[in-house]
Amino acid sequence: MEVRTRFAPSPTGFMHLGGLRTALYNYLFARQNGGKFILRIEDTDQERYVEGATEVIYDTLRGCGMQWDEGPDVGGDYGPYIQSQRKDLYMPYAKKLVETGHAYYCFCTECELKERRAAAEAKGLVFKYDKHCLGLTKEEVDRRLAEGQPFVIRQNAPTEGTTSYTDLVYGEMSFPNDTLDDMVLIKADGMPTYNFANVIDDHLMGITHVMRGAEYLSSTPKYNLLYEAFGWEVPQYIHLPSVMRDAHHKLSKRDGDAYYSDYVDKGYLTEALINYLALVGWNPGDDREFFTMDELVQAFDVHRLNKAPGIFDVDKLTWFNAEYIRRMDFDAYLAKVTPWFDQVFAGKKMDYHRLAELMHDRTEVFNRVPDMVRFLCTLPDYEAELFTHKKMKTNPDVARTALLLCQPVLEGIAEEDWNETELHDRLMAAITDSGMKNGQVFWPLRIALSGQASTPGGAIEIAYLLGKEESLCRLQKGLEKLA
RNA sequence: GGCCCCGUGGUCAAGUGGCCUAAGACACCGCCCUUUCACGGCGGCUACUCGGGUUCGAAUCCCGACGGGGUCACCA
Repeated sequence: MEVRTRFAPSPTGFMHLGGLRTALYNYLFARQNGGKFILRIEDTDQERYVEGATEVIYDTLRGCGMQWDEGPDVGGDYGPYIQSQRKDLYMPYAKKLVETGHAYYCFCTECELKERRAAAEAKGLVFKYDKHCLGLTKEEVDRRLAEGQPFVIRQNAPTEGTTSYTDLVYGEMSFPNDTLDDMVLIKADGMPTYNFANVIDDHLMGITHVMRGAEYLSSTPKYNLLYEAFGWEVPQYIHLPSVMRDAHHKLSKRDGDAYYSDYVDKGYLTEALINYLALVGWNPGDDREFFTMDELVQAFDVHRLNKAPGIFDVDKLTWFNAEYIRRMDFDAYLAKVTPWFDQVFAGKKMDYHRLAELMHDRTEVFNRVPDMVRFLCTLPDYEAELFTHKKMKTNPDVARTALLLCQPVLEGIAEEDWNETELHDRLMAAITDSGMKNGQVFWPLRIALSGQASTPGGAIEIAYLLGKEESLCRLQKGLEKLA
């Protein structure tokens, strides 16, 4: 039988990282089994409609390299793939369930329910719908329906026995039926609830493997009861451990760490994000860490999925990102880093190409680039103590001597000869003649030129990037600090 | 609180009864390389939640405790 998986996000306008990982696993599983990956939009909550939200889903998935085989925009034999467009399809199924006694009309208002819930909680009890309306006679129900009273349709869950299923990662799951609530299947607005639409659609769309977050583990028995009531085959379940920010919190909107776009905006590469995300909750069983999408398709194995929640470690992601950046073609890197350079150098003269060469393997996340190169634009305020460096054997006196040594050398280089080779050769020659150590000259020079302890590139590269005039000016300022 | 799940270093994790005096990676620390930083190389730190069993033998199996997470909506 052909494997069919699905990703069924609700259009909120953002792609949650946990959701993205769910999509990824669904995609990988479908691909590696030569099956189909289906995209379905779950927008049964009309109050939550967000403009442009489906485009966010499309763009993210495509941007990450996960092309769906069937979905709203690409079509397929099981459409429509947007739940609100399937609206009329659910009611008949619900009515069928009412006929067979697996569901019933309920006229309790939200307000009444709220009161009963509050009363139960006041007594320290868990509120569970008490099947109040199950006792209504057929005539009573018909009368109220005829009167046009608002209603919902509820599942009639058994109160005795247990419901069990096998999850491919969590194994045997068993739940006492008396803990199952009679969930609403059709809402008062006529729309199905997520719970109901999900079951109907998964069946109608021929989904064979349902992969979703572990938060559905305990509502799954209620879905199974529905499948059984219809006489439908229950799909294979593959519940995924959740992705956490730390031991106590899930990734959340509040902290700006939950959405795909948060990371892209910061300058994380999609490939790095996907690669790392794949590894939270799953591992290939060997020491490999770097995977292309195709390699993931090959390596992915449901049986190597973990059960325990995983913490999303931004440090590790950052390391992956830095590695991916280092592996980029130089031209690709240059193109990618240019807008970040622009934030600092807009309208100013700067050799982006050379700067990019220096920054390429020092870039961990693109949004850190501006701060790293800003000193080239404006000399930071710095303390004269910076000139003293034990290992380089420098102190204020040495530094002053070094700068005094460099000054005429730099002055002696013609504007048109201002390049790194010339700078290097002349500086080295002067250092050799002076009998000083390289570090004793280069350290103070670099401090004077940059005003900071660490920089991308050394004194020569910085002098080149700064140009003759600016270099000499900064050198002079250094001498003043040392006076 | 009821129900369900989970529990190896700070984090991701390998491990499915003897190969475990417990791998690898990130982070951290030290050294080397070096005109700084980074890269790279080398080395180090840190873990089987606890208590009972079962067994010749347990990180691995069972029970309990503790800890953590999830779920209990006319949200998805």
